[in-house]
Amino acid sequence: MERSTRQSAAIRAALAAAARPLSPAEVLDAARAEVAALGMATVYRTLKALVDEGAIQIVSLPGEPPRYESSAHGHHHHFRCDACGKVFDVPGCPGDLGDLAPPGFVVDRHEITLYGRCSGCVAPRS
Amino acid sequence: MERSTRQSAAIRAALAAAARPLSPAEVLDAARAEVAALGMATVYRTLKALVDEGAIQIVSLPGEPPRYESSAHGHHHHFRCDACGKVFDVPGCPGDLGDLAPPGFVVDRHEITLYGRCSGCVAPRS
DNA sequence: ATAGATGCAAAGAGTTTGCATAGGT
DNA sequence: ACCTATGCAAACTCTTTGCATCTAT
Repeated sequence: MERSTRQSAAIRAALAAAARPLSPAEVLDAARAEVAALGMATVYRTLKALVDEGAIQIVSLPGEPPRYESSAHGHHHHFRCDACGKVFDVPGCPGDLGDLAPPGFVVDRHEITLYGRCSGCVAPRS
Repeated sequence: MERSTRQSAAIRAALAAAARPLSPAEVLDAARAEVAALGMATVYRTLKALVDEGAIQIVSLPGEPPRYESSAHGHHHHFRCDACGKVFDVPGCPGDLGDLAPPGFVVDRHEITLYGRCSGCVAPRS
């Protein structure tokens, strides 16, 4: 059975509140605001449980630690700034991409990551 | 200076020959066909050097080890089979996705990963 | 009261680094 | 001959697991 503990509530809250995917370390930091004695192991265990039940998703980018985000944020994609390294949520979606796949392949879902420079880094940091 | 050694040649060859991204362990295996005494450290060092010089790219998918592939394969995307876990190259590309990003963001490049079932796993493995 | 969740610390897996040696130039 | 890349093994980092304790039910 699932038990509702302050720890897992804090972790869920941290992810739900974030507007961008969080790394395990960031989740730990954020959740410690509510539960000071929170341990890393609990973060990992809870994240794994949340992934299994589909409440959150893993976002993984080359050369970076995995990040987690709430599935409740809906279908969206990500943008990584090559200058500052931050990862942002991108609202749009080009739609069904099933026809890209080779014949015989069935596409259930897709992930798009854009790379470039975010508004902050594009601007002539005046 | 760059020195041409059998080891790095074997690693480059393994990546160039592969029709799909390889994990470090797979690269090691493949390259050992040519250089039996090849060490893991050399694989990592060479992969890093190749990434730095832009010859290969990292492909990273959630919950899986990083994979590397030759940049020479041209622009394409990836398909991961949820059934067998293999990652395939996908030739097509929907084109420029710059308009997906929020205003002020500059998109240089994009990555698309499709998820579903590959032809082998879709077919009633008759 | 019971059983699952937690926290600490140790164990694992994957990756990186130090240093003596082999091998390319 | 010189000097870089290699190979081995130790060091690191990130993640998972064991176990006694705590706590929600």
